Amino acid sequence: MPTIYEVAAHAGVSPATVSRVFNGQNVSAEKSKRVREAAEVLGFTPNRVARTLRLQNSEVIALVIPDIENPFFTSLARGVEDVAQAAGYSVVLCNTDEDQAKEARYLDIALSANMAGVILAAAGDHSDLDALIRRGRPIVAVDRGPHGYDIDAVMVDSRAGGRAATQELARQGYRRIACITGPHDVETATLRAEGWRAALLGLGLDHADEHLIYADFRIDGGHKAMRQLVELPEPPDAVFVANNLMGVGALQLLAERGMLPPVVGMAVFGDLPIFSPTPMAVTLVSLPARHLGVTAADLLLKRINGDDQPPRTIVLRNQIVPSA
Amino acid sequence: MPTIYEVAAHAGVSPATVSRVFNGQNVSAEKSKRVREAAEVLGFTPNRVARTLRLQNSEVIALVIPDIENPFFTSLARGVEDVAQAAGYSVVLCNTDEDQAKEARYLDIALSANMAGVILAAAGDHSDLDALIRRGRPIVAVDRGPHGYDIDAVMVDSRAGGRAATQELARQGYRRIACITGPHDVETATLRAEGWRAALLGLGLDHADEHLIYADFRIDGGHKAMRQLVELPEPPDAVFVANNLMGVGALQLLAERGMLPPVVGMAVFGDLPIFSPTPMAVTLVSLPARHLGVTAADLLLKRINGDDQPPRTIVLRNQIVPSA
DNA sequence: CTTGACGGTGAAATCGATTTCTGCCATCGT
DNA sequence: ACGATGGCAGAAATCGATTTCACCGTCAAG
Repeated sequence: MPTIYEVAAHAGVSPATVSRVFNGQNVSAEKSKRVREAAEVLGFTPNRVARTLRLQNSEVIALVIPDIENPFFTSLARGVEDVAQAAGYSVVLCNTDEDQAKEARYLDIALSANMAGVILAAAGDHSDLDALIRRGRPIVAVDRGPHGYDIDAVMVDSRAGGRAATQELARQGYRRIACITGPHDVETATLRAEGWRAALLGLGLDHADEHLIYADFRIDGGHKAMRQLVELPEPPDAVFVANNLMGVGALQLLAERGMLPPVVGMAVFGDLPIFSPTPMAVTLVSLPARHLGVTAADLLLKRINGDDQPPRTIVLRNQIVPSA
Repeated sequence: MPTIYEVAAHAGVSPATVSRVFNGQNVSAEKSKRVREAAEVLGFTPNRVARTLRLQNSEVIALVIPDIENPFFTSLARGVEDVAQAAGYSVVLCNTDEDQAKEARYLDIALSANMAGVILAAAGDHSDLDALIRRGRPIVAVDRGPHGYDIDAVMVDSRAGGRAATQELARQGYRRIACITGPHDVETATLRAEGWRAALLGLGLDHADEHLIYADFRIDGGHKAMRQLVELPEPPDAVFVANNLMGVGALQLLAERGMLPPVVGMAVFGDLPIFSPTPMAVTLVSLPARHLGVTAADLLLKRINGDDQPPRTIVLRNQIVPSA
């Protein structure tokens, strides 16, 4: 753990000169060479902590996501990472587990660790970004909206996707279409459910109150919700599921009951992390997860580099893939 | 971004006293109260960077994994995270993409950012841990061995798993059993292949050289390798696949060719991230991914807290799940 | 009554890098 | 030949927290 002072002493120059060598300032060729040699000999690596303290800024960006076990978010993370790496930034991944308290802790860390910026898929509807914003740290919301803050965002059109998926189920002939969505306080959950409701309305179809279930965006939640639905006195003949993991859960239950699609119709928002030997009769709203990450990272890096335009919201296309 | 100095001024005490209030030293009740109030009013959060610089130590641990899109590693990450969180530590997840250069960069960051410790699933067989070790930073190897360093490790028995899986295939009546494993320079890949070879030897079965394929531990690699195998003049009648993602790829290819298990026998090391309506005829070596993470984190935290015993290697059970 | 210990406090040093500020020297233009 | 300009380099300030050191007062032990 040699410091800049030891390198300086070894090279017979001042610490300032060592710093200049590594930061591309004007240094005579000869001293520069001596410094580089000394650094080589001692195995010098500049201390990032000291550097960050002085510069009030680091080359690290935080990616805050609600569920690291969801392939959607890991794909997204890959997108962020690839862009960040290429620009010389490191990514630290923070998993909030859909818990606003954990999220707040990580945001706090990002701030007090002087990270360069944050890409946030919010765990709920009242993230507190004031401190970060006051500090001038750029933030990009991804997948889920910024909820009351006027900041950059990269999303897919949840409402339109929900509507299209539901319409597709209707086109396939299903009439009693239920909906399993995520937590009340998660924007994408409510929007997708809204899209579903809007589609039903537009088609002149009705829905019973108990055909809309708020679950937790996890496999188990989808499983339980689907059980509730099939055990209703008047069960639905199809279901729109608002994310990939709950889709898996719902399919598991249907498999147990021998009611796999197309016996019960199903449309899922997101891509199923599923391998099935025969193509499944499930309609998908396919999401550009990786691209979402790439776009968010691009936006963030632009901001970090001083881009000063008014905040943008970028909406990426999602693509309906009807079941065979 | 109020500092400790501003809090001190606001409370009419010295910065030293403010620090002592927040670090549980002796401070009179009255000043303590004034400081807390001032901190509250100003919205003071101690600057982690400054703190870390001074303490030469932070409450962050690095988790370095080769593939964030592999559910095995995300489960492992969850295990690490849960333990770390509970102990007041934060986890930063670093994805090396099986690339030793990226890995080196992240290890360097962990060191120069004064992180408390590292949990490493190595990307290859020559990770350079010298600098971290010199600095006294604890490191725990997980899933893959430490390769030449005498440090703590948490693993499953790859060789035994490979042997058991292969034996199970033989028990099911397959005779020409091939093997798809990972990169040459990844320990788990070579050990699993060794287990496979040992099983064949023990059974008096032989294998052609072209029945052992080194792929890349990814879906696509498994797909290509399986294609190579089925297109051989004398294709195998079963295959042992050394990780979960390649298992998916191999299954995809077999599905395309209408040769799904049990037409071709298959055993996979790891749990398949797969949902299949009817139970698949695939033998699994089930891995305690999350538990691996929990154990590694426990070990690391013990070291961080000064545990000074000689390094341990913990081998967790893996469980053979024969196909139906 | 003296000595010592101890609780409470502030001034100042410290962690390791960057960056002003300053001064030196050489080169250039007139 | 002389002031101006600019490259080069070191001393010292700075980022914001923690901690040593020194000092004061109080209280208990001798």
